Amino acid sequence: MKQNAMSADAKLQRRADFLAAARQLFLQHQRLPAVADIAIACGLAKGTVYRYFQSKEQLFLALLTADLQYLFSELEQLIDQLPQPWPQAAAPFASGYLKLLQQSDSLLPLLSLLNAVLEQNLPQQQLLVFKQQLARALDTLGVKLASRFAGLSPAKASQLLLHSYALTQGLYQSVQLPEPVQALLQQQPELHILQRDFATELQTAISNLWLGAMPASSG
Amino acid sequence: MKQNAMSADAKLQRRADFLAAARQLFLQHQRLPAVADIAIACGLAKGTVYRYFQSKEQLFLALLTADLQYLFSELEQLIDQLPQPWPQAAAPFASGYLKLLQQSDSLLPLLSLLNAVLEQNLPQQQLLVFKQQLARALDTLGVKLASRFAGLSPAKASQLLLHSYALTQGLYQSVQLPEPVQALLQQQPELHILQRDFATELQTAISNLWLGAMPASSG
Amino acid sequence: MKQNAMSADAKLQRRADFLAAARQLFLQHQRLPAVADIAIACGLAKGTVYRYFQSKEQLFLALLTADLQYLFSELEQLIDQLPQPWPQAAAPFASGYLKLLQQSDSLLPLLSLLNAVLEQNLPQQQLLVFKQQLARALDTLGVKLASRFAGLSPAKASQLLLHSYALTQGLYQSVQLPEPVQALLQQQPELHILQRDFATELQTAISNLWLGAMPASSG
Amino acid sequence: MKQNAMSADAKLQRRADFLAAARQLFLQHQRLPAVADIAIACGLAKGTVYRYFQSKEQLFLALLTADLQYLFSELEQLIDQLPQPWPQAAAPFASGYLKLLQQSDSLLPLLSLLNAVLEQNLPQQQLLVFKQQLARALDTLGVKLASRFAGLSPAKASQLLLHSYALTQGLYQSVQLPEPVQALLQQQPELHILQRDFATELQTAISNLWLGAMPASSG
DNA sequence: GATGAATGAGCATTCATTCAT
DNA sequence: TATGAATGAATGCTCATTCAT
Repeated sequence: MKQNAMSADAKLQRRADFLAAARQLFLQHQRLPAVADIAIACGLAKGTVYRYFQSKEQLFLALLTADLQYLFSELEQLIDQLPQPWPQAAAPFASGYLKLLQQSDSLLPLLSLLNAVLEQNLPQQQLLVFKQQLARALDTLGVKLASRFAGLSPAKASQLLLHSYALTQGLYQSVQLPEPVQALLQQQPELHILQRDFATELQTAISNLWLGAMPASSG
Repeated sequence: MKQNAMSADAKLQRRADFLAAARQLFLQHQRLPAVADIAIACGLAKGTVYRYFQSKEQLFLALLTADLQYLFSELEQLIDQLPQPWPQAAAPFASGYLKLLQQSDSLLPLLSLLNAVLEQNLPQQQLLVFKQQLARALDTLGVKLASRFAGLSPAKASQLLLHSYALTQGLYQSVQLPEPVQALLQQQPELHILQRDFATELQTAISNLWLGAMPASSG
Repeated sequence: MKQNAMSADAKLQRRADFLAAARQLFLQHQRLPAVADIAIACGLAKGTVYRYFQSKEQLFLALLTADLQYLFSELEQLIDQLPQPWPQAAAPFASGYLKLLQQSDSLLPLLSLLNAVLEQNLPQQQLLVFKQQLARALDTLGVKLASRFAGLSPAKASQLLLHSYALTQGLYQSVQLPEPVQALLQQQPELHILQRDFATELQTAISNLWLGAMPASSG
Repeated sequence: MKQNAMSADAKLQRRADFLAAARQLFLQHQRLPAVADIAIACGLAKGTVYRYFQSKEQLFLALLTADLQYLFSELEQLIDQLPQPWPQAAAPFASGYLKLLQQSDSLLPLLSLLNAVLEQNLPQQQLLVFKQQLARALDTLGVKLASRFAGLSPAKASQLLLHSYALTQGLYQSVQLPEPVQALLQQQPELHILQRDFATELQTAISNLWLGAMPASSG
């Protein structure tokens, strides 16, 4: 099917279609799908994907970026609604943050692949842009967070957010097990030691991190 | 070179040689080296590697395990020497922990590959064993840590150690940039925002996490 | 060389090219050639072979299938021309059949590999399809054969054809010697005992089988 | 375990042990077992196998030879007991022959591998010896057979036996399906066309072959 | 006689990407 | 714009066999 001049909207729509198909396939197969399969899922041909994305990794980086942008925009609102003073804010942030994370089922799995897989195959330039966006978003959020809590400098605040982000990523990778392994666990009670729940752990860890970041008397 | 029955020691030595070569090549090329290259680096043939390791991934899991075992054994001593009360312990732990991490240059890079690469190609059973060892080590350390600080239960302590471990992993992946990208950064001052130093961040983050894990008045 | 949409004909032609190259290399080297060599022989790249065949074994199964299909289609005509009554048919069938067999130099060698090599590496489903095609072809021929000879039921006829097919296969494997071994034989007269000629033996054996399958008075 | 001078008997026993283990493993796994596994099954080391057999193929050729020798020795007796005249002999031979074949479960599977696998890896000389033994055995049996039936020359008789042997081999390969495929068949009634029974077919085919080999009035 | 450490040839297969049409 | 035919790099692993001890 050949077409002439698509509208900008139509292009964006197609791009979005590819992203949606890619996400779905990624979640289904628990691994990066083949480009051909993404195209097929959209009823288009392999080559067409490359008219919208420079590479497969780029496509998934775009997916991750979208997930993160949504997360950060929601975080703005969450931060606006945090109770004060500071010690009262930690637990609500932790649980609100967890809820936001859970709104995308691809965010954390993709993040796990970022270093090991995506970074290996991405041009430096694009990686840099991604990292920069991330850093800026954290800075922006940091400013907002600092503005709500006296005694918290913007620098400290964005640092805290960076640490929270890192903790999230690391905890997911440490605690989350491949599905088939999880199934195994349920049949082997002696392995209860491995039964850590990401949601529980994350809330506790984030809470503690926040509490520790500023003396109880501040804020 | 054909040889007759090797002593157990000689076998362990050969195994260690392969591991050392594998580590070196991994660090050099920033990716998992080919099995043939590991063998060549030891002056042996490809097939010989498979007399000591069931698969390439298994070899690297062994490398990671060794790194972690060393880390955990050293952590025991670090914990034994932590000053009291609790709030005084956080910063020393953070800096001591960082020093231990820095004793292996392969630990953190390998850990980054664990989820994305190694887990994908490892039999479930072996992955499970690894995870179990890790969980047990954290539990053991937790018991020791709890025994030094009144008010800290063993369960809380090992949870804190798990979170510290996760934070380490996540921070490394968030902050560490590929070497060539780091070089780029130095020439572009406007990207200072990306200039986070893993060592600095880790100490701050771990300190905060620990401080937040137990009220200042406890311990 | 990149090309755009090929016509169905062009695709079939390319597929046929691969098959022809595969056959030639197989006969030359008396063993299954490497896929790369098949591709090279066609001036194309390895990966291209996999656009036309799911696997190497599948390719050779296709080759064998083609040989058999040709054989069976020719057999239809041979059967149509068999003299009557039955006892007069055996020898003409045997010699006609032999001539048909000799029209493909790859049929019998490939058949020798079917059980030992191809079946081991073929998905059950595909093996089943092949066996089914074979059984159907024998049944169809059986019906035709029975229709020409009163006293021969279709079931008996297709059974006889199956036995003839089996005899062919077994005789080829029993009598045919690897070329270098044949050369040896010619220099060692004392080994005359091994000098059986496939063509001669097959005709005799098939004739006898057919004669024995129906009493002389019938047909 | 190192030993000095074994008795000739002990050597033969060990050789027989290897053969027995090889047969068992071959039947278990439906493929040629690894030499190491054969050795382990005998409680010995890999290298030891090579003190008794020049190669793996040689070992299995020995196994096949033993099976065939037993078969041929029993066939002598069967032939001695065949009823006369000739037409009365065919069916009893067929059924007696089938029973003999069924006394070894490795004979026919090994025979299937002979051309495709064993011959490829056997020195010409050894292959020649095997073939010669086979031919001699058939000749010897032919003489015996001819002596019982007037009108049957020794040459004709051994030819008939060769054809019977070939028919056996070919029929086994044509009709026998891999076990998992057989299981499939039982669930798919529409594939009844593939449900040929080797025993039944063989008796019919051999009978017919014999009947056709000599006019009813002879013998 | 027995061992077992070392060897190393050999190869199918995937799939991201290109580019002529 | 879309296509889809062609590409080809990249590599883990097995296992029969040897031979120094």
